[in-house]
Amino acid sequence: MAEDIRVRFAPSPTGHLHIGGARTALFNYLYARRQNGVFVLRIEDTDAERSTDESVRMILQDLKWLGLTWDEGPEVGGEYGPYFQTQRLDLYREKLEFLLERGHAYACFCSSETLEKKREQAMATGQQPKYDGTCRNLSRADAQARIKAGEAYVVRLKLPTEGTTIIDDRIRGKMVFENNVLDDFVLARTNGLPMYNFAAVVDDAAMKISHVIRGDDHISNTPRQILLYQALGEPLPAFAHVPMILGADKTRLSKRHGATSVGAYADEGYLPQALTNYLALLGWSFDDKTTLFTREQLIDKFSLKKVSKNPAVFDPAKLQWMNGIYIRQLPAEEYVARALPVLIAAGLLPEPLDEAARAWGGRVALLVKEHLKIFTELPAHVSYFFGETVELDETAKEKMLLAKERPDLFKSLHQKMSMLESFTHKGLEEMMKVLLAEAQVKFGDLVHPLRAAVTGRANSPGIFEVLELLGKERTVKRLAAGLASVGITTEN
RNA sequence: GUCCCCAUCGUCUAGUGGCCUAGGACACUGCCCUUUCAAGGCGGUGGCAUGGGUUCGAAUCCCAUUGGGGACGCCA
Repeated sequence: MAEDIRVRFAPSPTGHLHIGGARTALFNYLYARRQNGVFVLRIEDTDAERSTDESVRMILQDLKWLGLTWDEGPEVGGEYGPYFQTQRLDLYREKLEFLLERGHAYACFCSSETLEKKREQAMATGQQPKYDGTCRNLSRADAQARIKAGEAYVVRLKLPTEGTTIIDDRIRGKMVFENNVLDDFVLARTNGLPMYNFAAVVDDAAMKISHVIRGDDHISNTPRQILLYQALGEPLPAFAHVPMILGADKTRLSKRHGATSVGAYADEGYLPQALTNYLALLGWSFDDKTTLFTREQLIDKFSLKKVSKNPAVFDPAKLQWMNGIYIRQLPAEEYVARALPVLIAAGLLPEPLDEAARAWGGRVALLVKEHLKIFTELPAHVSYFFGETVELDETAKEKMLLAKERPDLFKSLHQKMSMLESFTHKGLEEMMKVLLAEAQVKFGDLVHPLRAAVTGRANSPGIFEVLELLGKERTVKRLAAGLASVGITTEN
């Protein structure tokens, strides 16, 4: 590798890991792996009010859940650490001094109230709400004096008033900004803490980030950042702005659109490989055919050139379909390992689990493996396996009615079942075959009412598997109850 | 309001001037398979926002319009 590829994901710990953030992290991760580069995780916690340790914990956990392991960052360290911005304050102070000394930055004493008022006024009158430069031309001496006198101030970057700044984006090509539409933005707050644009640039430079891959909501920050790199005398990284992820109404994805945190999807029983695959396809594609990718394939195929420019609408239905695919691909043991806790949580299986319950629960879960799209729907699929009796739903009641046409057949079925020695798939099937031949009826005529009586619904996995797992006692009891509900009485 | 970005089926997208009477996937839907439901197989509905150019030839290039999104913080 001629060039050292270093990318970073830099979340602010002000909440959980968002779907959009996860996609950005994924693209960075894939790019780093593909290019044999380094994936850095940096926590941008300079907003003292909103940053929380709990958020840091959740974000790290969700990244790990997705398998997006970072090479440098929290917990693993690295030679460019520390990786929390609040632990890098000395660096920002140093750079601030550097800019101040060179006249690239200046102290501003305008109060936030005044600025807020001006901004509102500008917006209202259709003006551009940019800083008006009140303190821009204060002499350094005056400024020093006011600072000494204890006046509160922020530090702003002094931007050129003419000329243009060009972003040469890896995904979008060249974007041109007139410098005069930019304003002297704040580098450091009154309390001395750096602002986003400043800390991000200082760190990206210090951490030798070669490619800044981030959401396109950052495009308008980029010219400011470029000017800042120049003021700092630092080389520019390559920029790649990936399109945003929108909700169904085409506005920025937010809570209004349902679950938007990675953690919520994890809790709902989505598989990390499914979410990863789905997210990869939001704004990126490989060709005109392939939709399913293993992690290795994603790493192998990923390229910034194939990232699209237009925003993508998040489609929960497609994610769900994809999750179903991955569930079906799960090896049986792994599937069972995921299924049992769900059944326990639903109160269907006891905690702790004894060997028998574990084995039986696993077999029950396996029966509906092909039917599941998400693990949270598992309990609903298998609820009739638990408890002694079942209540028939409407569709089941309808099917049950069919039994009235051949009461004798079902009485006979009931009797044979209660006397059946080997209550297994094979034993049951053989017994029924004989019964059907004797009565001269089709299997369908028998199976629908039977299924209804035993499961309480009109559909289920294969009836023999269901009966075998349910066991003779409950099957016979439920069949009798079902028949009784349509007026067919059974002896014994 | 100002600046920036974007524009192919409902959604995700393939497509970089002729291979496109536009391909795939989800969703919807018909049929097959079948003990039901899924799954699977085979079909179907559905799209190049509009108007101008450029060209022998435009989904593909240019311009305008329209539409959508984003940014304009002592948030990130």
